Amino acid sequence: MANQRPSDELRSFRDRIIRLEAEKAEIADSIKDVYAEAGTRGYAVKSLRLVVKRQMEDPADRRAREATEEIAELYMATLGMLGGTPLGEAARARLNADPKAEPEDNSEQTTLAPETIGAEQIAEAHRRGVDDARAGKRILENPFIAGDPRRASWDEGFCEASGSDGMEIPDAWRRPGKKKPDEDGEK
Amino acid sequence: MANQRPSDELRSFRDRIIRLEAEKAEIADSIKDVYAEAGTRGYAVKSLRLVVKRQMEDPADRRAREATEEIAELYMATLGMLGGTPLGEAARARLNADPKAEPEDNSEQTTLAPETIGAEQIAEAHRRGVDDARAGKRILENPFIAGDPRRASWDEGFCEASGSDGMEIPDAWRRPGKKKPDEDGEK
Amino acid sequence: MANQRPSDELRSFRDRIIRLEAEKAEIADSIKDVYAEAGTRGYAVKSLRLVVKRQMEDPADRRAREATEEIAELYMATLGMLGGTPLGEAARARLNADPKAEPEDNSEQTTLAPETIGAEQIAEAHRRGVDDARAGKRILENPFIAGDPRRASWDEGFCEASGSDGMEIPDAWRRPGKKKPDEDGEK
Amino acid sequence: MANQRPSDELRSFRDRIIRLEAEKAEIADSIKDVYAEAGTRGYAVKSLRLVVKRQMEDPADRRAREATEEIAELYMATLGMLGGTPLGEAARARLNADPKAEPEDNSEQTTLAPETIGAEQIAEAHRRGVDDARAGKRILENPFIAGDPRRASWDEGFCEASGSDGMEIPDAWRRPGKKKPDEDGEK
DNA sequence: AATGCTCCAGCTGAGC
DNA sequence: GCTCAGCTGGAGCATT
Repeated sequence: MANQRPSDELRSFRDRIIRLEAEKAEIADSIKDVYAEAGTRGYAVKSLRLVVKRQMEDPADRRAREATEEIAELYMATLGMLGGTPLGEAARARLNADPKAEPEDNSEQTTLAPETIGAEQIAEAHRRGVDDARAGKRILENPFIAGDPRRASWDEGFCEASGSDGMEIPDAWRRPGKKKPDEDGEK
Repeated sequence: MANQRPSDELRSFRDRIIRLEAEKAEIADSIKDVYAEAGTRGYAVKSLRLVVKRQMEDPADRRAREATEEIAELYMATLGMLGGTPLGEAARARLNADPKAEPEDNSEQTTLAPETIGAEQIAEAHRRGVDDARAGKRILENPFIAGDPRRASWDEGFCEASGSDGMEIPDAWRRPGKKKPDEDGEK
Repeated sequence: MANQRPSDELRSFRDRIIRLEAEKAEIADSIKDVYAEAGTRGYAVKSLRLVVKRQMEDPADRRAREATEEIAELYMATLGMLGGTPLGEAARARLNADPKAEPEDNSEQTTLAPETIGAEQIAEAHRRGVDDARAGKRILENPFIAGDPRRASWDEGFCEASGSDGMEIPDAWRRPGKKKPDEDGEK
Repeated sequence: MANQRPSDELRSFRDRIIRLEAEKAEIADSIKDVYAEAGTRGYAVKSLRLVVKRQMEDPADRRAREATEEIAELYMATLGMLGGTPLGEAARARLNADPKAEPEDNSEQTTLAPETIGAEQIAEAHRRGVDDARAGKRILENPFIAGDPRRASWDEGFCEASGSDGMEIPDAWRRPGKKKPDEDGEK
């Protein structure tokens, strides 16, 4: 490994790399085989890929990704793009983080027989979200339970109103601070 | 455009492409500028990118993506990877789609003062999810409301039990059928 | 490996893949290390990457790549983009393949003292290339030797004339036929 | 453009970007169409892509790419990977740049009837390249003309010998110095 | 500011 | 013929 003639050293570099590349390609093939086998057994391969990706991401990456997605949810809520999916709990927490935290009280959640919920009820929930936001309520006080289609609509109304209040961007909308790169651990 | 000498035709192809590439690069620059401006104004650029991507995807793509994500959620629930996030409503609906649909009844949802929920309560919710699944209950009957940390734990228990029941892969786990290619309309 | 509960099978797939991905990442790191070491020793890393790529490509890929590059050379010659680099031998051979092959005779190659070659000589070589092409000479009969700047210029002239002759695309310009997929050898 | 409500500003950013993305996609389609048309007319699309890429690269990129390729050629020559393609003129010049430049003299180039060149002649040329390098000749003094298969073999021999001479990496093998960033001038 | 890595999207080639 | 997965190239992002 020490001093040697350049041509030999160069050849050595080339051959070491090619050897390693061959090993890498073999493993990549194995991975492909496993996915193919899972597909044959009836599993949803794309979903499995997603599961693998989630399991492999380290905590810092996970937090960063989640923050990005939560903020995107807030943006989409504000723009009326929720499409029936209410805000996730994490996004709620983010939006709620701004003011001084108060104990939450969802006690007065409204329930309605599912069959009576139509477009009008959805629109009404939206208006109520706007009003509640203006009245100083908090996002956690959404009166509609999970599974109720009005829940997302109220969220949209609430977020629209929140984004229209002042001239300033809400803190919850801002780019999250940088994560520490830190941890290293080579063998 | 008609018959011409090959060398002229070739030059024409080259120059048309280069012209178009220049226009494309200019627009790509503009896009980058807009993102940069949004960043300067305090918006979370990555989240904004996500919003744009969602808004641009056509309905078929959206459905395919959502199906992939829902199934991945089921997989993760089964494997205990939920990490505190309960199943989304769409994933619940998917898992529930298998058996004959029955009217849901969440009436007996349990509420507990937040401060009394510790690790033991979480574990208990998990066990209860397992039991409820074995007892033939349905995923929609999760007794814990949105925002309750036990909700995700019950989901995990339920899904674990569901995936352990038989020798066969649940239908909800299978690769979703092909989407219609449909709409086309170029000049 | 045989029948097992779906949740266990799913977990097994996930874990096998993650294991393999970890091995792959380790090897990828090793490769990166080798390149870094070569860089430290003074080698040109990008060039080394190119060498590795060439060494790893299988014969069919190599032939396909070379064909693509040769045709691109002919196109560039025709469009006056050679930039001082004369056609490679392989590109010459391709262009020459069309007519009935005749024994070549480069005997009358012209040599000129380097210092007397200026812009005018280059332009003259170009004109001579055009004339020679029209006179039915062949690309192999380029009168200027390797290293002579007029060699590329004559090539350009020749190719321009060749591409202007008729209404039809020369055979040498056409997409090469498909390669056989052939050889396979899995474990 | 000035102060406005955050929700409107956000919507504006989103919509501006989507508008621009749509334009970009349209142009990308046009480009694809042009390539497809060229393919239909009989041109080699991949080669055409290469021509476009070359035409679009700015001078600094071009120089960097050529330097990388030239050094890779030297490496490949040293490792016996030339595969019948002799060194290009630029690579020769690079290898020759080290010592004090002397006027070149190719006067004694050897010509041999093509039919008499077999494996033995090739091997002999290789040996001769080794000897010539050791004798202090220069790469420009390759006695075989372009088109002669022995030319590449002599180059390989010469480079092998050059890389085996000492303990030090030849200057021509080293990473080229940084390019000037230079030219900028966007509106 | 420049470089290198990582990710993603778009293109290419195979397969039903 | 169309879809689909693999892959290459480019773009963003973090780093020095």
